[in-house]
Amino acid sequence: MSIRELPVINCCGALGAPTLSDEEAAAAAAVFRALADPARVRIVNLLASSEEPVCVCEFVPTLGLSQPTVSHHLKKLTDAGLLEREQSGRWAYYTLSRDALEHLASLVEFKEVYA
Amino acid sequence: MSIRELPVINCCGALGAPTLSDEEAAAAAAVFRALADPARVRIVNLLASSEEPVCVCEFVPTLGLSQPTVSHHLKKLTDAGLLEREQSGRWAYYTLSRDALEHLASLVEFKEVYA
DNA sequence: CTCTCGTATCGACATCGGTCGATGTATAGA
DNA sequence: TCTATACATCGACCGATGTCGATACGAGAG
Repeated sequence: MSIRELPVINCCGALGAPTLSDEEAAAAAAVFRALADPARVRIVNLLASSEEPVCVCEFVPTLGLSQPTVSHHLKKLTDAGLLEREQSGRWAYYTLSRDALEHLASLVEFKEVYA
Repeated sequence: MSIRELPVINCCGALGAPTLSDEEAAAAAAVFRALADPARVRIVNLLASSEEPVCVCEFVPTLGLSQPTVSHHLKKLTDAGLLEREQSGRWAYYTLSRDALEHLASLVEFKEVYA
């Protein structure tokens, strides 16, 4: 199950949040796991701060990690559906997946109903 | 740094999101890591679905995990500041930390500014 | 006080995950 | 075609983590 298939819970007061199935819980955990590393949080933050796609060669010096390690993190985020990859010549550019982020926000937001 | 100390980014259009410091990125990653397991996602979901504190003895059969494993997950969530523990006699009850969840939601929501 | 019950902690095990150097791959340029 | 460059993948190392059985702890009951 991809992050985009996770149910958006439109909270309706009395109805409340239905109990997540095992699959839904696993899918949600996978998304959180993708963000469970400081380097990946910084990557997402950098992409959110940039209007344009960001090159891998820009992440390497900024994050202070080796190029293979940066590729590793970018792959994790991409596999989780949070990033999109675009190749241009010798360079690879990454952007945030708007859909995935909106879904993530809606996932967390449902808990607010009980606030 | 605790989740409650993470900056809430009130998005102001042109200002945009400032780049997170290393500490802030690590703190955010710690929160996501706490939710990076299906069992813990289910715990949070069950607590969100319950109006009242939930006993450990109720999680054990529901999650289908051993009692030590359930305690382990509850401790992770509590250490991350997402849960609050309350002892009543021989039983331990857990509730969601409203503050932590609101902060988590605001953390994720800031990315929406660029939507 | 003793015994029982609910939880937390401990110890051990297997697996996962971050990291880097080395290597593979593909593209651009000469 | 040959070389250089940008990136991905591989292999290895090691610390972190999920899991459970055994055990320790603490509170209530008798």
